[in-house]
Amino acid sequence: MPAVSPTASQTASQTWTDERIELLKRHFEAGLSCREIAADIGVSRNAVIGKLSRLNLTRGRTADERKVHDRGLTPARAPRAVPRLQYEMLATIYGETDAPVITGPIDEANRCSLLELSENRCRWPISTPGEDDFCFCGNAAPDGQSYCAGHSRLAYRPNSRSRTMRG
DNA sequence: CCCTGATTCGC
DNA sequence: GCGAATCAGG
Repeated sequence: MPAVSPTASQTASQTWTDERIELLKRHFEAGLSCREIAADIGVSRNAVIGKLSRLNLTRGRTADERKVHDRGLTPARAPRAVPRLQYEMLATIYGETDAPVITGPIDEANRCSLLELSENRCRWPISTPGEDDFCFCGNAAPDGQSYCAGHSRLAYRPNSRSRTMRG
């Protein structure tokens, strides 16, 4: 059909669209960390924080009294590999060399209510408990896992710090 | 040591 | 305006 996007002002190149921002605010208000939000949406952590600051949604410490005025630091800075995104994590754990891209960000089309949850459904909470929009991820979760591949990485510590595994 | 939050600068 | 880089704190 030739009839496509009547309001096609911008293509899919738009990073922060209304849906994206809504998700951002939703997760932010839900109490999720910037890293969680970033991985869920599919952007970097800084991008989320930057957008939040732009929207003035920074919680807690806002433009209080920062002393980071001087930015003339030393050039001896090793190029640390920025935070690993969901895609990288999944690719790493699954070792998928043929398919570097899993399925993009976490699917929200499978979200379901608590009653719809099954043994093999992701139980990642969406929105805030009590809200009429409250639901769960509902994606396919591996055996014994309470979350899908993407959320599982978020639910559990991204790093094996094994703090409790001592002794 | 690592991670998270917020600010500032460059594009 | 968005994103990376940087700094500060826990």
